[in-house]
Amino acid sequence: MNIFTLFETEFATILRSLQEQGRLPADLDSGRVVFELPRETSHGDVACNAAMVLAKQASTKPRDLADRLVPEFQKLDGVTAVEIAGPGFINLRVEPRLWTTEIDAIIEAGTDYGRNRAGGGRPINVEYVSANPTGPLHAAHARGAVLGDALAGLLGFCGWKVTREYYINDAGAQVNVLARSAYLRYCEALGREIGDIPSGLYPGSYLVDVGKALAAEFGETFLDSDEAEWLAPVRSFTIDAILVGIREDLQALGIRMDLFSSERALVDSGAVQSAIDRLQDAGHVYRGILEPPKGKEPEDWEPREQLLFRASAFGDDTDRPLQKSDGSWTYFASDVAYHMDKLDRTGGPLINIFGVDHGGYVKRMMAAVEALSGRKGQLDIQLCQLVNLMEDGKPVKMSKRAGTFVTVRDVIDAVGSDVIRFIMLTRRSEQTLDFDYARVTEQSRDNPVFYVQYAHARACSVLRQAEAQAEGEAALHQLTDPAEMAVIRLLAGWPRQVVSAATAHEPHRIAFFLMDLAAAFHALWTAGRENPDLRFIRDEAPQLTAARLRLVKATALVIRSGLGVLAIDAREEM
RNA sequence: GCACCCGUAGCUCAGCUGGAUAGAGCGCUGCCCUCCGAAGGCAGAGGUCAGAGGUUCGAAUCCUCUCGGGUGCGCCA
Repeated sequence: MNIFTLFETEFATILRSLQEQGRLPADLDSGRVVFELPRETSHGDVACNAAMVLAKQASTKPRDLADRLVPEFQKLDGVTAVEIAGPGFINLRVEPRLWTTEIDAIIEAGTDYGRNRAGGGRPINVEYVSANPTGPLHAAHARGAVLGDALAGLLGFCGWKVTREYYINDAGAQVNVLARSAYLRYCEALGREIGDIPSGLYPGSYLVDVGKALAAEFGETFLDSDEAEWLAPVRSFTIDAILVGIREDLQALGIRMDLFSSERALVDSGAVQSAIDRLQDAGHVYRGILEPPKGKEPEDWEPREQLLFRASAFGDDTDRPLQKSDGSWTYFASDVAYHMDKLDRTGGPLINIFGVDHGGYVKRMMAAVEALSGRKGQLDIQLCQLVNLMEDGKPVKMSKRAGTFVTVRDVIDAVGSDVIRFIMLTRRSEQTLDFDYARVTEQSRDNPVFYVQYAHARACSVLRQAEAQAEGEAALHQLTDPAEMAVIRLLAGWPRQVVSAATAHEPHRIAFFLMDLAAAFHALWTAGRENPDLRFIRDEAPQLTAARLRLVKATALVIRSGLGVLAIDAREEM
């Protein structure tokens, strides 16, 4: 049992007994009571806020309540001192063994240390990437891809049954543009002179190969034929070809989706109509005329009656059209249908990873999901900010129009997927991130991926060196140096970090935890350099050596576990 | 005009869902290799948490307003 959860359960018992004795009210809500590491180590091993949180409910003062709790804590096994500090913190000091037994727990659990059942096996759906199938993934997609995948991994580690899903927008006007662009390349492949690619079509050279493949597949069948004849088959062929490339890119990033959902299949199945029906039955749909947007009224604005979703009843700024004026569905309508589909088959919460450019879309999707599910909080949308690609401090030039954008593949080839995965998580998602090729491959403290992997490699190196000594009887209680305790405390905090990162849907916390742990381990390592007493291997003290090697092993395991959650390789040598 | 995001050390950023004297890295100053990996580490200087109100035992964190920066804004996807 983890030291924090240990005290949480002990506290529940204490609370109950005080209530039975009538010394505390029976209806206390102790949900906000936490046991945590004090920031200052001089404040002890574990700090508890119970007295402050419960004081008002017990209609007393924090310090008075603390006085009542202290004797109970003093009775607990392993507690050596209890003091009240500041506004009413209860600070506990414990026997070192409460910490050091954690090392055994880690070694026993291996890389499963920190794995938990918080999700209780319930289903959860994470939709990410979902890039339009009109070209290869470009660098900007990498962040959402990594964020979504790391979050999915984290939730899986916490006992959720995760579905990783990619939504293919293969039904809109843009895939027709794609088909026309590919058709041009098809003609080119059959020897036609096509000249410059007309503006409005996709110029990217990746379509040249698709054109050749089309020529191989269809021969001259569609040459000089009407668009009506070739559009659908060329479109579907081209989308498939591009998706093959996207899957390969994702795989190279270490990402494997459980499900690719097709918008077109959804629309063809009549799902849009049934989604609208459901909203209609619930009274959230009406025919009406929208106000023109304020401030920047389009030249050709005409008020038109449309089928509208009452999004404003669910927190959106305005109601949203479901049908275009020609009667066809809007993109939003099919997205409503898609989310209904996800809700129905997942039955659990949904998470979407969007790029900032879809920021304006968040409120209406939240509104739609609330209306469809009849409850709040079923959808969380994580917006991730832009990535600025840099080369030694200078922005990398990109031109989408000229087709010279940087692809995910380019970046993988340049720095490798582990680096991409880690660096993308070194900012919380709301922060823009500079991704500098030069810096992220540097082998120094500047480069967090290296720094963490180096800590792991270093630990492995020590263990290789001293395999035999590690197996002896270990005197874990002799691990008392502050540098050792710092590492142990961090290790013991890992399970808790996992849970809080998962509930907040913030995988970047895992990356920051790993950087902290690596720093503490590097510091410990170097401490042994300056003070020989602290070296891991001391031939004259085999039990201490074995204990230290177990600490080193536990550190390596937790780093490996953390990197594993992020699907990053823990290298044993650099 | 409206909405969303951001504003924390000279620079780049954390801050565990409201806790104690706000923390890292880079840069700066001064140190540590006879050594299990110096590809590291230690110490020091550096803060009006953009500003002003509010909520309470307690605010960088929650609410309101103001000021800056970014992004988006009828049926496109």
